[in-house]
Amino acid sequence: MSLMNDNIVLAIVDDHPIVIEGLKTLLKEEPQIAIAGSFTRGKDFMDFLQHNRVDLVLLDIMLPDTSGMDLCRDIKKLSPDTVVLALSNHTERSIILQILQNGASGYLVKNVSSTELLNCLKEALKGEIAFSKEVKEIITRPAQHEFKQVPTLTKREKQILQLVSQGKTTPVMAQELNVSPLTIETHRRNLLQKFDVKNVAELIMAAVQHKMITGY
Amino acid sequence: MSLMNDNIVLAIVDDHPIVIEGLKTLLKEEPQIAIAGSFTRGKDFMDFLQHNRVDLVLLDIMLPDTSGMDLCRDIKKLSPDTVVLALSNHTERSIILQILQNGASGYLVKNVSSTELLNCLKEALKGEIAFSKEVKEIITRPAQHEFKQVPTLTKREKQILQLVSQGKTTPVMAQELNVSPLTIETHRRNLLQKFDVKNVAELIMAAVQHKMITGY
DNA sequence: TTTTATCTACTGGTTTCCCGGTATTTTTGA
DNA sequence: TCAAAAATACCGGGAAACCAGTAGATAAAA
Repeated sequence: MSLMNDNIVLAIVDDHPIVIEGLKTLLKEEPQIAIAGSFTRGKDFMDFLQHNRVDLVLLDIMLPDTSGMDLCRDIKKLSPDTVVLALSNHTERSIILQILQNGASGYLVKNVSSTELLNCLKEALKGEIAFSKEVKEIITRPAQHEFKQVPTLTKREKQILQLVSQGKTTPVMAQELNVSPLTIETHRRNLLQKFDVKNVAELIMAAVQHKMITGY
Repeated sequence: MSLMNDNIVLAIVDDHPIVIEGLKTLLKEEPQIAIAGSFTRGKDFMDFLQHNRVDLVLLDIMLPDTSGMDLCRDIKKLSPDTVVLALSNHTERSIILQILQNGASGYLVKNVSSTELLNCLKEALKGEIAFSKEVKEIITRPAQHEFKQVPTLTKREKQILQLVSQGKTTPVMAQELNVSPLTIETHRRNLLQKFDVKNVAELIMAAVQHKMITGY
C-alpha cells in the first residue's frame, strides 16, 4: 500500500472516453495523484501493469473485451498491492458483491460527485472498503431473491446453461458438443443443484435474475 | 437553428458529474462552442431554458427525477429550435426510436470518442439526424425477437405462464387451479404455439424478453 | 342470436427431463 | 507432485413434458 504522503499512481480503465476525460479533469486538481494512464480495453491495461507500478485503478466493470470481474481478479493476481475501485452504473446488489468477491476494494456508481469520488479514493488507499452513497444503500437493503448467493458455474456449465436457454434438448446438445448425452445430463443436474431449483423453468428464471444469460 | 459561424450555446443535462466534466473538457477545445451550463436534474434545466437561449442540449435520457423522454418533449415544446442530442448507455432499439419520436435529433452511446462526439454535434446543428457508430449498427440490425410481435395471451394462459415460470409442474398447477392436468397440458401447448417455441426453456426466455414475466 | 373465443377435457403415444447413485479421466491449483 | 475441481460417462427407473388430434361447455362479442 502506498503511503499517503507519497505520490499516488492511478490508472483508469473505462471504455467511455467521456468518463475518462471527466475523471482526469476531476483528479487533476489533486496534486498527490498522478495519472499514469487511461485504457479503454482491459488487455491494454494488463500489458501496462506488467511493467509499471500502479497504486490504484478505477475500473469500469462493463468492458467490451473482458468482463470487468475477470479483469479485477487478474489485476489482483498480478499485482496484489494495487487497489481496485470498481466504477459502474449497475445498481444490483449481486453484482456489487461479486466484484468485491473478486478483489475490488470498493464500488462507485458513476453519478458520484467529485468530493465523494475523492473521499472514496482516500478511503480505499487507506485499506478500507469504499462505497459511494447510493451503493451503501443498496448494500444495506437487499432484495428477496438476492439472499441466495449466485452460484459459481464452470465454463462448461455456463455453456450448457446458454444452450438450454436456447431451447436445445439434451440429445441435441450432446451432438453439438460431441459428448455423450449422459454427460450433458450430468451437467444439467449440477446446474439445477447449484441454482437450487427443480426444473428448467426455474433454472432459466434464476439465471435471468442473476443476469447469467442475456438472451440477445 | 443557429448559424455555424455563430457561437453555439450548449447545455448538458446528465446526473453523472463525471460525464459532465468529461464533456466539458472535450468541448472546451472547440472555440465555437460555449457551454452555457450543466444540470443534474431535468427541472433545473427547464428553469434555465425559460430565460436563456440554448442551441443544443446533450441530454442523458436516464435521469433521476424526470424521464429523459418526457424532458425531451418538454424542451422541444418550450423551445422548438433547440436541438436535443440524446446521450445514453441504452442499446435497445425500441428506446432509441422512442426518444427520436419525442423530438431528439440524434442518439449517442456514452462510449463515443471525442471526434465522433464533435462530428455528431455538427451534424445535428446542421439539422441532420446524428447517430454514433454503434447506434447506427443497432438501428440497421434489429434483433430477431423484435420482429415477432408479442403474442396475446388469454387470462388463463397468463396465469399458467406465471406458474410455469415459478417451476410449478402440470399436476401441481392442476391441483392448485382445480382443473384436470389434461387441461393444463392444453394451455401449455397453446403457450408454446403462441410463442412459437419448442419447450419451457425457450418459453421462459421469450416471455422474459417480452417482459411478460418479471420474476421479482 | 349466432358466431367466436376461451376454457375445459380426453386418447394414445413419444421424447425429454429429473433423480439416485457411481466412477474414470483430465485439468488445474497449491 | 499431489490433491482438488471439472469434465466425462454410465445404469436404471419414474415423472413430466411434448405431440397430434378431437371435442363439449361456457362465455363474450357481433
